This record gives sequence, C-alpha cells and structure tokens, in this order.
Amino acid sequence: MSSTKQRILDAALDLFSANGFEATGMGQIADAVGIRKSSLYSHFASKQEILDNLIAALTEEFEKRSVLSRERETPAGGISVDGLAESIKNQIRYVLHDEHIVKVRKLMTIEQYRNPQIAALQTKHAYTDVLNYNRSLINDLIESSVLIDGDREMMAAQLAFPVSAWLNLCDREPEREQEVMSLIERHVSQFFSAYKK
Amino acid sequence: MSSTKQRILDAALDLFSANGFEATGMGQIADAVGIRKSSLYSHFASKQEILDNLIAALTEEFEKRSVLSRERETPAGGISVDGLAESIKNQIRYVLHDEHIVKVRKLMTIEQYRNPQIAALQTKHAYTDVLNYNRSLINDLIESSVLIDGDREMMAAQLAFPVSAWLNLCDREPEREQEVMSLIERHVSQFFSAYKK
DNA sequence: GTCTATAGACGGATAGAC
DNA sequence: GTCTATCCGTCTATAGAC
Repeated sequence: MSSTKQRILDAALDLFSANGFEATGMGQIADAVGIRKSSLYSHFASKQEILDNLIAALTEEFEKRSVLSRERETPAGGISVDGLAESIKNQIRYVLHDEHIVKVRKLMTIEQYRNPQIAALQTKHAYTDVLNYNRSLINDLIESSVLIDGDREMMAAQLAFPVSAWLNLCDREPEREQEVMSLIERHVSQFFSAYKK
Repeated sequence: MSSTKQRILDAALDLFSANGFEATGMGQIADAVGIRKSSLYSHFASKQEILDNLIAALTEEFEKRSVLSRERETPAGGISVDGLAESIKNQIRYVLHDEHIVKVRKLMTIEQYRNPQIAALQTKHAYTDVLNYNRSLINDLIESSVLIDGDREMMAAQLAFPVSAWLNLCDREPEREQEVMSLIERHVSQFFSAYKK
C-alpha cells in the first residue's frame, strides 16, 4: 500500500520541514527510506522533482480542505461563547499535534521566500482560507443575531489572526500550549463582549 | 568606518536571509565582500561564528528597540481613530521598506526552528514586544477614556496580530501593500467602533 | 528497482607565502 | 589581513551490473 515513491515523499517532507530543502541531502532521504541514494533516481529525476511532487500533493490536499470548510454547518442549537472558544481550542490542539500538519506548516514557513509555489500555498493556507472560514462563521453569528453587524471581514481578521499568532508561538515553543489555550479563551470571551448584540 | 568584519556580517545577513544559513556557502559570502573565502577565517573562526555574531548584534539591536518603545509617549492632543490608523500604517510602511529590517525578519522566519536563539529572538520581536507595545497603547486609550475597559492584553492582541498577519503577507507578496494598507484602515476603524467609549 | 562505483562540482576549513 | 594552494568530505547525479 505504501509505495516506495510515497515513502520517499514522506521522508522528504520530514527532512525538508526540519532542515530545509537545500540543507537536506539525497543521502539523508535515502537513509530514512532504507535504500541507497542512487535508487531514489528510479522514482524521481532530481531532488527538485521530489519537492515539486510534495508541493503538488499539498496543493491537492489544501484544495480538498477548503472545499470541506465551505461546507461547514452551524450547530443546530446555535453558537455560544464557550462553545466557540472550545471549538477553536480543539481545532488548534488538532493542528498542533497532528504531525503531518505540523511538518507542512513548518515547511511552508521556512521555504516561503525561496519558492513561489510555496509562497502561494502559504498565503492560501495561513491567510485566505483562514479568513474565509472565519468570515463565514462571523456571517452566521451576525445572521443569527448573536453578534452586532460591522465590517465582517475585519471582525473575522480580529477573531482569527491572534489565534494564528499563538499557533506560530506554539510551533516555536510547544511548552507554552497551556498558556496559549487560556489566552484563546480570554480572547474569544473579550471578542464576544465587544461584539455581542 | 565600515570594517571588513562588519561587511562580512552585512553580506552574511543578506545571504542567510535570502537562502538560509545551511544553503549559503563561505564562497558566496566572500564573493559578496570581495575577498577570497580563506580570508574570512581571519575574521571569524567558522561559518557558525558568523551567524553567532549576527545573532548577538540583533539581540542588542532588539534590546535597544524595546527600551525605546517603553518610552513611547501619547501625543499631546490625544489619539484619534484616523491618527492611530495613520500611525500604524506608517510603522508598517517603515518596517516593510527598510531593507535591514526586512532581512532580519526573513532570517528569523526561516531559521526559527533550527536555532533556539533565533526562536527566542523571534518570539521577543514578533510576539512579546508587539504585545507590550500595543498593551501600553491600549492602556493609554482606556485611561484617556477613548476606549471602554476590558481585557487589555486581549484588546492589544486583537489590534496588533491582524496587522502582523498582513505584514507577513506583504513579505511574501509585496505587490499587495496597497490592499493591506486599506485593510489596516478598515481594521482600526472597526476596532474603534467596537471598543469606543 | 535496487545495488556498487564513480564522476565532477562544491562544501568548510587550514597552511604558509607575502 | 589577504592571497594561493590544498585537504578531505559531501553533494547531486549517472553508468552499468544484477
């Protein structure tokens, strides 16, 4: 099931995200897969092609995810302050502990200035999709008269981007996760007290 | 005045921030300075020592800056919505166009996961100092009865971190600066309309 | 598809002349 | 302090046996 090609891509993501593309050698990838480095060339023509395949896979992955997030549904009983805080905390806990997601986030962060495709992915993943998701959430909260109306895109930004900053902080200093969780609670609570109807 | 040692550090910052520490060769640094690579070793014992000196210089630089920001003073006539938006836009324009600051930000971004000292610098520069500065601003705005009181740290986060997200966006896609400037205006305006007394 | 062997360039770092 | 010359290791990639 797990082809050698896929195992190479997995090892490459692991190493590229930890050490960077340039700093990772074909020998390291081969060692991680358990083959000789020359054998890698039976699957990919070059190191660059490994990265390109990785990017293609991530692009597809993100496309699926943003379709999914567009299908997000409001819970039947409406949304409460505590419920929203809990939901955001759960999402953050998930993206903080899912190894694949962490690696993808780090890879995009450290390679964004050297690879235009990665830059585009990073903008989509860390900015556009985040803003869209939160705008849709804010829309629902306004339509259901939980929040007062306003510049919905900016309300989405004010809700989402502090959380993004804390996610970045946890990527650097995972030991601060508990602190961040309580900040998220205070943040959502303060956001609601400012915007509640 | 500009010693060879300093010119090496300048070239190293330039190259490390563009290509990463591991991907930058001593030959590249030497070429940029205009000497042979062996001559670099008359100034630094190793490539690592160049990075260490760079980090030491940045640490000192940031320390001075956060002392300065603690001395920030409220303008005599108080702070208006438009005045604050303009002030934030000016700060962002400054940090977006100052070449040294851009390089430092990119270096910290791409090396933060591989170098603990850089991780600490990044947290101080992009998180702690930003939050402290904005908390002091929020304090003034509440004390002078411009804004209603609340969880001041969270209000600072909600004001500051959307701007940080847009700064990151501009580092990847500088052509979106104008769009970001108008987003900042809308953001500050929406922030005030939510929190005005 | 995996292996050994190797080409050829480039990496960091050192020795010693000037 | 800068130079030339060199060491030796590693890099990406290829050739060819199995």
